[in-house]
Amino acid sequence: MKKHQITIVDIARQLNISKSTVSRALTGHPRVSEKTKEAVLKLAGELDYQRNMLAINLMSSQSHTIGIIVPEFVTSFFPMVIMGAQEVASKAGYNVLISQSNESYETEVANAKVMLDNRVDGVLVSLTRETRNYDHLNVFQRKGIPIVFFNRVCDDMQVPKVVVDDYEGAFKAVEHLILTGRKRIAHLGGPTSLHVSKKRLEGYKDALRKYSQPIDQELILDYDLNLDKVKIYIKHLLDLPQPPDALFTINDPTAFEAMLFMKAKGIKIPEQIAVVGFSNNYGSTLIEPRLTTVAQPTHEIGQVAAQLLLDQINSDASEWKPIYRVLKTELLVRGSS
Amino acid sequence: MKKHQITIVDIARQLNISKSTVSRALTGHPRVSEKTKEAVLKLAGELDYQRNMLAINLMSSQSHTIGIIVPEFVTSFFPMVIMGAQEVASKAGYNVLISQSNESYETEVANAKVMLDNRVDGVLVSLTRETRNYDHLNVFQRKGIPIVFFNRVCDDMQVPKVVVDDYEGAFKAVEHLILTGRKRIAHLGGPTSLHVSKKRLEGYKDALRKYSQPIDQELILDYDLNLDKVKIYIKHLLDLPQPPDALFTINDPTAFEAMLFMKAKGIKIPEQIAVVGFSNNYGSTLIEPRLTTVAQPTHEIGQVAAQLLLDQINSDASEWKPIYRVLKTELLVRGSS
DNA sequence: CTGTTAGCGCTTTCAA
DNA sequence: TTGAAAGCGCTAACAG
Repeated sequence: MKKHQITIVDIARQLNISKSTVSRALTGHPRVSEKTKEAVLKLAGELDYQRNMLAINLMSSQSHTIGIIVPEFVTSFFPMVIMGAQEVASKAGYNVLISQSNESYETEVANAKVMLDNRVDGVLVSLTRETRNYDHLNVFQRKGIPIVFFNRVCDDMQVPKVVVDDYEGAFKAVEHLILTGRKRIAHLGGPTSLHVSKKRLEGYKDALRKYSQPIDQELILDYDLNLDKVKIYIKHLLDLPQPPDALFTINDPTAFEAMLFMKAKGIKIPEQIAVVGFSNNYGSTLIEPRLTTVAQPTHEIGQVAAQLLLDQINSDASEWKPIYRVLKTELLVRGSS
Repeated sequence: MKKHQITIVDIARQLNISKSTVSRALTGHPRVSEKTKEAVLKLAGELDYQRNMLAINLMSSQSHTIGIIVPEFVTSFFPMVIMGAQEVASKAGYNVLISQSNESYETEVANAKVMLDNRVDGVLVSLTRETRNYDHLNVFQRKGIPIVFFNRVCDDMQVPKVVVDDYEGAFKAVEHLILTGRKRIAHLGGPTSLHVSKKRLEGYKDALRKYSQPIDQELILDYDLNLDKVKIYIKHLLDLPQPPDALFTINDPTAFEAMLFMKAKGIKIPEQIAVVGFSNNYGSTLIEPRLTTVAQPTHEIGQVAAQLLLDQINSDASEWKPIYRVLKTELLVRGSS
């Protein structure tokens, strides 16, 4: 299955010059005479020569590839981030190797190994909900391969991170609920291991505090993001002696599930319960009423993260700084609140 | 920025044996004594040796990577397909290089070049809505790199293709509308250049024919899949002297837009107009009423396409056959019809 | 079972 | 401006 390949030697032979000259001509090296350059370029075109990145990669010990490790990419969030990252990366001549861990720690570890094997020049990672151990990521550090976290970041590693202001986003969401007269605001949060869960919970609490509303532990639930379980938690909340009149969820998919369940129960949204989500995922304007949510600048997250990574790739490891970029969120008030 | 790398020579030197022996031990070659093998494996572990795929790739002139070119990946369809493909690929030790053409022909061409530069061992492609010229894909053929099309296939190239039975899916959808008493079924189709558009239109027409309903050209529209334009077409249909009482759209996002517009106009779905989409995208159970749609086995499409590609990669080009795999669709009847 | 040699396609010294 | 030679890290072929 040997593939037919046109190489630099082929061109050199046909033109009866050395391969180094051909290489120089092809790479736009300054010290090549115009005529040889032209001849080379012409023949290369005719022969449909295509440079072999495999060889270049080995030479330079750079794969010209950055890896992206995300927990999933069916809800629109990660695809949007990836788009932003890909834009920046490919503009700089880098490929993007995407792997989804499927929210599985095991898979994340395996994916990391693949990235390592393939000598990615850097990685962008957003952790799974179950990742507690970071050995597989520390390897990158040890090998001098830059990492940038985004969204689901790791507090224990001193590397650049790109997040949105989860605290403020949650704060604004809950404040909005308070200002529209809600008295018992429940929060269905994410796993407490995730940084975003903690921040959003803090924002929730502080908003209540600011307006002197009691923080009722009964109304604060956290769950593992397994959407099938949402209805259980919602049912629990609704069955409370004093059920909530508003719900702030960790993300939009959770809010969708909650709304679907409540609508099936005949509960009026927002009259009986107002709902606010987080992220402005695809679908938030499809559901009825349209979901009020905290929008994240997904595309920008990807761009910024990729740029931060490229900056590290192109600088000495000694100059790497654990830059922490916090992007702004925007509260989108819609029909559900 | 030279990176610190542990290589086979390092291990060989430390153990005072030849590098070929080390290589053999590492790759599980049979003719290596147990003790040397153990020693090598042990030291490799301690040194945290990681094989360099860059070198292996050059050696074997194989990148161990397959490329996937898709028009977009924000609606859930392509991500699901990619997941299926990735599963099969990584099980076989292949990486996946994903690129989205953003429905732009130019970008598709550029992406194809990147894939070529990187010597992908094969490509999975789903065309943009504007691709008419296939030179950039024929290059792969010429270079002996296998291609498999899926979903948006190219009729002009004799290569394997994986599609769903668009004709039958559309037929079933329209038949369902007829059997539930609809008399004027409109069709908002996709660009006529796309194979899927043609097939779905055929299915639509044949269903009408089977039940002796007139085919009213007034009710058949095709558009470029630019969702912003949907409302224009729907308005046009509704303003007809005899407006339709059912709508079959080329895909779900189109149906969503149509429903949103009609609901805003106060039109009752399905009472006044029944709606049926295609693909069972994310969101079809979020919108109200829930969308009746023709489900595609997205995951399976990806798996089958990847497998077909791997089969070609692992066989001589002379044995390649333009296998045409047609997968079954399933009509999901929900509230919108 | 182990070592030696050569080479994948390219770039990069160092000379000429 | 051009050429010759060395080498990136690995594996495969051929000896021993």
